Amino acid sequence: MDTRISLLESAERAVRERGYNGFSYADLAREIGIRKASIHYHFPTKANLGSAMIERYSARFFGSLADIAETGQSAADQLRAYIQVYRDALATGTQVCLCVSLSASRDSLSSEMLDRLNRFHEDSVAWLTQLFDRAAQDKSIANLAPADREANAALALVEGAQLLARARKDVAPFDQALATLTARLASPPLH
Amino acid sequence: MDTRISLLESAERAVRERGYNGFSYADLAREIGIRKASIHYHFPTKANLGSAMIERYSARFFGSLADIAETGQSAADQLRAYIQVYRDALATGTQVCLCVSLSASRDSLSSEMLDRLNRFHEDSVAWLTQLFDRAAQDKSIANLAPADREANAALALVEGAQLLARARKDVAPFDQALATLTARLASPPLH
DNA sequence: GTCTATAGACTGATAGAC
DNA sequence: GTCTATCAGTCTATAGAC
Repeated sequence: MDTRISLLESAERAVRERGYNGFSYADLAREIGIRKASIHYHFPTKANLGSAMIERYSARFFGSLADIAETGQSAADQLRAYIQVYRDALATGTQVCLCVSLSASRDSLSSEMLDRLNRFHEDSVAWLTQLFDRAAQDKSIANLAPADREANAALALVEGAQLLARARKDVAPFDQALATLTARLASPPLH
Repeated sequence: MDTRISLLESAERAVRERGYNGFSYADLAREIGIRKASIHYHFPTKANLGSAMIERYSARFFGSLADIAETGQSAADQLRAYIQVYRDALATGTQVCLCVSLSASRDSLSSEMLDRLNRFHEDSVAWLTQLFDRAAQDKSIANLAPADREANAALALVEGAQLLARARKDVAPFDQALATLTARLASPPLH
């Protein structure tokens, strides 16, 4: 297989489970079956690896959001899909969104990683603001505040809910924390 | 001064700024001006220090909440005070609530620290549930969902908002994320 | 691309003098 | 209670053979 990809996958899981300071080149080497010195061929420094990791994660994440937007569903259905992305990312309560994890260990990040992290949050708020603008038109979400406020609140809510679920190692706290928001969404799809 | 207290204060700030894996005995020793070996006299292991740190933090935190409850203010005013506790904890965007930080590095904690962390979240939800029960009676908060849902959502919101503020090193994202909740609170006090 | 070997710094922790 | 000295282990990173 592609060693570079394996390294990125392994590192991402580690960060999402244990934080940026919670994994080492030795861990990665053990997991994918090469020597730790070999990792430096692919990523000279840990900061290089970290940057590539956020870049890859962001591309995947915002690709999913683009797919959701392209469906042309109601704002309520799109928000449901957005919440599901965060719920899926929890796995069984063992992992959080990469950027939730990195936010907590901010002071250990390189400036390039920080830039990418900030862009992730900016792009998230922008995507959500568009969603809530749409909601103001299609009326599929109840009790609407201004779109930018709703966007910031929704982002904080899903990230905070992931944190609670992570602490318990269980998805239930995530669902409980999101219940007030999902209750405002019109006409849920059949399951 | 009391070395033990100095150590706890120094360690707490470090964890809230850089995460549990982001500080060492060497850091503490440098900061309070003793040798790192001396720290082991007060706290034999890092897990001992960690446990004492959460215990001390929780006592202080829930002491503040008890003070808020005793004022007999409306639910809205009490929630405003609760939010202010989290906002103050941010300092200038450099620190998060100890338990926000610890949740992110869950896998590095001793079982005793995990127990204390879980109790912190349980007690928080319990306190907030009582607050929203009161709100159902005094009608000081608009658009009320069931109290336990509101409690879980409010906790996730303040913790997630801290995370966003921490990433930016700025309190503004915190205020933005909380705006939808504070907008539901009746009759704000004069400033 | 991957390896062995190694550097230099740091980790939490211990023994024993004062 | 705090110190010096030291331990065994870890960390990221580099040099150079294959």
